[in-house]
Amino acid sequence: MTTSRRAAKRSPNRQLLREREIVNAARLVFETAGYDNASMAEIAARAGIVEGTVYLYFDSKKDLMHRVIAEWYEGLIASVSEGLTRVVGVRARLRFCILRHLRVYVEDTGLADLMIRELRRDRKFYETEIYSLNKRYAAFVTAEILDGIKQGELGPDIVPEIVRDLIFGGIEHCAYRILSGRGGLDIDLVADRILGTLWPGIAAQKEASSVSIEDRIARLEKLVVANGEES
Amino acid sequence: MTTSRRAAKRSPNRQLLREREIVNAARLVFETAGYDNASMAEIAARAGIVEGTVYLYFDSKKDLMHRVIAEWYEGLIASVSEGLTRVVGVRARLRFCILRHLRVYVEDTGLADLMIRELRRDRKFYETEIYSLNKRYAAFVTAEILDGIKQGELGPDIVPEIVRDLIFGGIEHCAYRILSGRGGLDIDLVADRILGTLWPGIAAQKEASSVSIEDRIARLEKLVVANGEES
DNA sequence: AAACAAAAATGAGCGGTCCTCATTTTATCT
DNA sequence: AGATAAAATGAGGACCGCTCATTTTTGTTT
Repeated sequence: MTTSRRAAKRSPNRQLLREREIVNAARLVFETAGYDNASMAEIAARAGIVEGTVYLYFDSKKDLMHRVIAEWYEGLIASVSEGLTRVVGVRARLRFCILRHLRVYVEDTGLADLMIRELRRDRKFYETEIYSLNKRYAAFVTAEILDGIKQGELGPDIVPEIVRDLIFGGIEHCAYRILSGRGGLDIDLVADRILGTLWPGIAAQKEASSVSIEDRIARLEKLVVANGEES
Repeated sequence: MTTSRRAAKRSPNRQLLREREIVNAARLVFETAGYDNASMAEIAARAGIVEGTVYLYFDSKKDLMHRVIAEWYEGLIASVSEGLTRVVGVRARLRFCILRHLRVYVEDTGLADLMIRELRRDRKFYETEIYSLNKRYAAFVTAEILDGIKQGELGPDIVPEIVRDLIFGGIEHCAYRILSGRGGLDIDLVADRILGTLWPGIAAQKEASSVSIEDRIARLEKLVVANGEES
């Protein structure tokens, strides 16, 4: 064995820089063109490299999109987490989550679009990193509901998962207007309406229950009639 | 001008038959493979023709999918319309709509998937025939809500569009479990939970206000006492 | 500085898609 | 049968994501 020359290792952050350039370019292209219309050629060009090079850093176009979304999602989760520290009360915190989520569609339309329309259609979405992030994000709402139940502020019988699905599904449907580019949304108004519709159904009843009140009335009225009304 | 020979016109329903064959083949392939994995070559093969021939009857792959979905959607609308004739009462009719829609995801998983994941991502979805059908379909719910408000069974302040978005969005989110192939759904249970969560928030208060109930009780109790309880 | 090897970048081209269009086949009328 | 319009064909164009043999760049050793 001859003493072979040492490997010519480059500074490691040079690779990271390239990666960054590619991800940035990809985010830009995906955001403006959507997935299908975004071509690897254009992403490469914007990163100042040639198409084949991209594949030294990412396995596939889909892989690249996952990376773009994952980075964005992590920022979003951090933002919500931070924001929630400054809100107290179940109702207010739920409203914060709703409004914050609506804001996503207004401010990050392109990426939200990518998330809904492209990422989630993957049959194996539930095995991806994005799904984990998605669960962490949705957990902000379910945790709030569970807490509300424990505090007695929400009814004991409500099912957190259903409320969560109603909230996120409802928001998403409202947001289709934005995603399709037809006009905007008064997100404060929409947040109020969504919570205004849901809250009375999930908040704990202050009074015993309307049934028992009805019973009390029925009993009393029967008695009164029996005794000869207004004696 | 020589008397030119008449055009050799074929029986018109021959074209319709071909069209039918193509649509049927397309539905089958789209349903099982999804949009991206469905190839025009396979659709043509299943219709017993060659790829180019399909383009004599349909403009594009997307056009063909639109046709498949449109036919299915029309059947669905007819089914809901017919079913509603046999249900009375706002709550029961809303529950019917919810349950029927949940059934779509169980029974027509492939097409529902196509609708959500492929059709709606078209930027020009809102100019398509499918969108009109979508509106007609969703109108079953909004009409019910409007009717409920008019009948006094639902609160006067609720916003029908928000309730509609919560319902359809919520159902859709619940149904992702089915679409992704992970287990099924107890749709009766889910329907009950969705309505159970929403209804208390949108139903009109039976009594004018709890104060008046208290008043009624107070008056009655006073009377009863005055008359000597349990005489 | 020169030799050298590993790492990084290249770009031609492969296999696949939807779709077009000049050509051929089929069906109908005189 | 012969003519002609309608219907069907299938080779190939344009474009895509992706691969890989080749070339260029970079850092280390002598």
